[in-house]
Amino acid sequence: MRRDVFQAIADPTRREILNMVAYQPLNVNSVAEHFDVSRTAIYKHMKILIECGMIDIKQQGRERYCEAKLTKLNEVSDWIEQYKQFWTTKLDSLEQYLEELQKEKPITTKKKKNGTSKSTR
Amino acid sequence: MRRDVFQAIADPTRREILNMVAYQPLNVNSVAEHFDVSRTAIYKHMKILIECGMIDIKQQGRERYCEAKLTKLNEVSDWIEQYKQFWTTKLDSLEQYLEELQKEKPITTKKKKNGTSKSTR
DNA sequence: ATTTTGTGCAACCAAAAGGTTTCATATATT
DNA sequence: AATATATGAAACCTTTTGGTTGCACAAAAT
Repeated sequence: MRRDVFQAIADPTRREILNMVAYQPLNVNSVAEHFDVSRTAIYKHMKILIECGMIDIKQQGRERYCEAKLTKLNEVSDWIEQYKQFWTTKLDSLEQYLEELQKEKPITTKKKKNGTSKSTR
Repeated sequence: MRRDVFQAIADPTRREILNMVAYQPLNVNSVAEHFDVSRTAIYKHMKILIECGMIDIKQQGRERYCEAKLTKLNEVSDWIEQYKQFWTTKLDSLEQYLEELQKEKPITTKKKKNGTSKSTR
C-alpha cells in the first residue's frame, strides 16, 4: 500500500486532523471527538499519518499526544514549485500550438487525393 | 466520488501525466504510450484530470490534444503555505508542551466534579 | 479492589479506485 | 470502398479505502 505525503493529504479528514494537531498537540480522543465518525476510523487516519511521518506520537500516561510534523509537505510544495512557470507564463498555449500545427499540416498530411473526401456526417 | 486537486495529484501516474502535458500538448495515445498499462487505464486517469479541470482538451481531427492547466495547483500550495511557519519555527515543541503539561497537571486535573473534563480543545 | 478511561487491533463490510477486455464510432489513409 | 487509427465507453474484476462493531489491556480514578 502506498504511503506517501501526496496520498496522505488527499483525504479531507486527514487534512483536518493535520490542521488540528498543527496548532497544538492533542491526544487521540480529543482529535476523534471533532469528527462524526468513530474513534477507530479517526485512529486509522492518524495511523496513516504516523506511518508516513506526518505526525509524531508521544506516550503520556495512558494518553498519546500527537503533533504535526509538517516538514514532509516540502515534498509536495517542491513538486508544485517546478510547474509554477507553466501557469504564470504559458497561458492558453494550446490554441497557439494547434494553430502552428495547422499550418504545418499541409506538409505532413499532404497525401490527400483531393479535397472534401466525405460529407461531414 | 471526490474530484478535487488533492485527490487528483495523489496518484503517481496522474502526476506523471500532468508532467508530460505540462511541457507540450499531447494527444491521448501519445500519453498512453509512455506507460505500461492499457490506453484505457490511462484515459481514465486523464478523464479524472479533465473533470477536475487540470487538463484541457481540444479536438483536432480525430485526435484530442491535452494541455495541463496547472493553476489549480495553487489550491494545494496555498493550503501548504499556511503551515510553513509551523515547520520552520516550532521545532520539537511536543516535548516542551508535554513538560509544561506535566507541571500544570496537578492543577488542571483537579476540577473533576464540574464536568467538562473533556480534553483540551 | 473495582470501575472508568484512553488506546490499539482484529474481523468484517460496502464503496471507490485502478485495471482489463471488448465494442462502437468518427476520422484518416490506402 | 476498404482498412487503419484515435478515441470513448461499457462490463467486469481485484485491491484499496474508509468505515463499523467488538474485544483486550494498561493506566487513572473511585
